[in-house]
Amino acid sequence: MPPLPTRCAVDIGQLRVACSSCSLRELCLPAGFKAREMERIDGLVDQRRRVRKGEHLYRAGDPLTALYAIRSGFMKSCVLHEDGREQVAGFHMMGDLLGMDAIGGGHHMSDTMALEDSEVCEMPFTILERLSREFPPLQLQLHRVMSREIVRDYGVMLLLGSMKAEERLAAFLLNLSQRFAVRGYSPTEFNLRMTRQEIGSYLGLKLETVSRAFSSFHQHQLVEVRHRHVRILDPGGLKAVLGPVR
Amino acid sequence: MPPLPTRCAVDIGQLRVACSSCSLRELCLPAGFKAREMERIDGLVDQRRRVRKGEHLYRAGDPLTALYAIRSGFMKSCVLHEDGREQVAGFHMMGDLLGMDAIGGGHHMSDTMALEDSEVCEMPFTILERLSREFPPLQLQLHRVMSREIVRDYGVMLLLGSMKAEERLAAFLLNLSQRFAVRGYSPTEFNLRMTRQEIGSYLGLKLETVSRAFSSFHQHQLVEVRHRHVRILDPGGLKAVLGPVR
DNA sequence: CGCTATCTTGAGTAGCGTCAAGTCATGTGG
DNA sequence: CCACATGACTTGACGCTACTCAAGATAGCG
Repeated sequence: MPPLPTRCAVDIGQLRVACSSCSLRELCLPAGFKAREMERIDGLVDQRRRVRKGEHLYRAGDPLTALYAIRSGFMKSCVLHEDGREQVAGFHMMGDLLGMDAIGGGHHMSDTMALEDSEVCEMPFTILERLSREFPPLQLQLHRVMSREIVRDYGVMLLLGSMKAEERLAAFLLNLSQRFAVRGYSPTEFNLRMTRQEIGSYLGLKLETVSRAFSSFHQHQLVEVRHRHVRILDPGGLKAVLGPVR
Repeated sequence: MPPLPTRCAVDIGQLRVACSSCSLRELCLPAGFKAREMERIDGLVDQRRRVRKGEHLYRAGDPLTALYAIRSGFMKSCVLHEDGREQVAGFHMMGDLLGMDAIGGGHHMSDTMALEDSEVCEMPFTILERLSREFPPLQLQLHRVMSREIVRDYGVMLLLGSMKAEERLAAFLLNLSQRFAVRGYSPTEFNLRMTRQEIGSYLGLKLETVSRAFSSFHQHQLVEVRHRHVRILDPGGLKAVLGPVR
């Protein structure tokens, strides 16, 4: 996805980028920091890293070195079963924090791959730990982000465990829509960065079922879909698919 | 479940209990603490709290006050959909840490209920935050526990998204078995604390399907099931249900 | 000892998966 | 710039898994 316009001029060529002047600051670090604290936090982002479409940010088994904040682009995380079965565990866009699955055992437990050319801020975990001890607001923020990831996972479990195919896809579209809206993009019109196969994997469905659900929404005038371009025509109707009004 | 024998004598009548002399220490606080540090950590557990079977430890919407470590007993967590749909998000036993879903928004996002009379250690979150700043090993431990919860959730997503009914039940039984083993109980013979309905809710299945899967395992001599008593006869066979040998 | 919640089992069905054929985009090389 | 190849997507027909509905058995609790 195209980067949001930056508020302050940022030297794009430089690897080190100041968090204090980052347009994503409010997504990454919404807690209240004083100016002096912000200066220290600027030192947290070691470097930026480009990940081209199809490349991995990290793979399951890689040792934990850093957490990553997405600056631009779009990614997916996959968990793998021993027998080769793979499932998409999440889709990530700018402002999302990645890599927290590795803190527990020191190694990543999932693969994360760019679905389009992306850029991430690399935050060495040891520095993050130290800074979060020195700045309680940063500590709180880290805890919040991890906690929200847990809550997000609960939502996915609910989706996978108790929804029918069309309900799952409606929930997925509404979630995407809401996340785009928060980031200043249109909540009703966007391009999907993932294949039907990947959507299906995330939703616990086969790609044909995803395709049929899209067609059904199209027929009922809820969305306009042409391949990866989606326009939500009737957000209320989509919500009604989720929870039939009662 | 019956509490493990305590290594050091503990005044059961007292509300305050020293972590340093707790038999669950290795589950709760496996990081290396010095004796002087342990003393401070003892002050972390504000009080113990009894939760009788059927009572809630907390409900969705309750403000975050503390995290909880299970000392004895057995619990379930449920997430609720707006429309009333409910799903079991996890089963918890002694040594498990609960309540991390509330850190993100300051309020619990799930219900947690005792499935048998239980006892938990209450750790006020503000104290936990402060101590974890002072003791890096405690900070690391908190991060680890949260990260493991995220990884656990990934496992559940994989289960719900890509396994058939019998595979799900086999994975469930093997997971229970392993957790009992870690705690010093028999990995092959135990009593289920939850109903078929609750197992089904956790696994994304109806209770009848769970019952049929149990019967099928029984027929194939994999387990012996009589209501809530389970004996695993052929652990290898159960694993084979999961991932047909290849 | 009887009531109620829980569990098992059966029969029929709906929803999703599987397999297959065909259309449509994207991108690559001539 | 076009032709072709490849991957992505749609749609149909059919089958199987798990759900629904129902009846009966069993255990736990007062």
